[in-house]
Amino acid sequence: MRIGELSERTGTPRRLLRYYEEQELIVANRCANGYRDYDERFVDRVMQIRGLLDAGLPTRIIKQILPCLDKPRVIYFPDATPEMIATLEHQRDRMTARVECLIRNRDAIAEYLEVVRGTNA
DNA sequence: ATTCTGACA
DNA sequence: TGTCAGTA
Repeated sequence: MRIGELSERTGTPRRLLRYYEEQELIVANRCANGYRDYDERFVDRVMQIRGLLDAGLPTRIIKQILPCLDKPRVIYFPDATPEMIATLEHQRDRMTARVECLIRNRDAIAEYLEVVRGTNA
């Protein structure tokens, strides 16, 4: 499929799909006319990337850990270098902090909603 | 019609 | 990330 279809199926702007490729998060094949050609596997691939990006991970980190998160992940882990372990631990902690921040804000909003409801209803 | 690369009031 | 340009 070409970039337009992948864009629709992943809800990702064409501009970003090209950007991800520029950051080496994905590598597309090229047709004779120069158009990018993606196979079915890229749909999940892009969703995976978006999820990580949404979790707050920078593209350069995703580039490193994406291969670790592939299918037969738990079985082989050849690139489990100490540096990789360290970055993963760092990212895990950042995510934890982010989750806590989200929880605090969610609760703050929920509380506000309680008050508003009580004021009107 | 669709995609490509490069660039930025 | 959006968007405009000039192509193929």
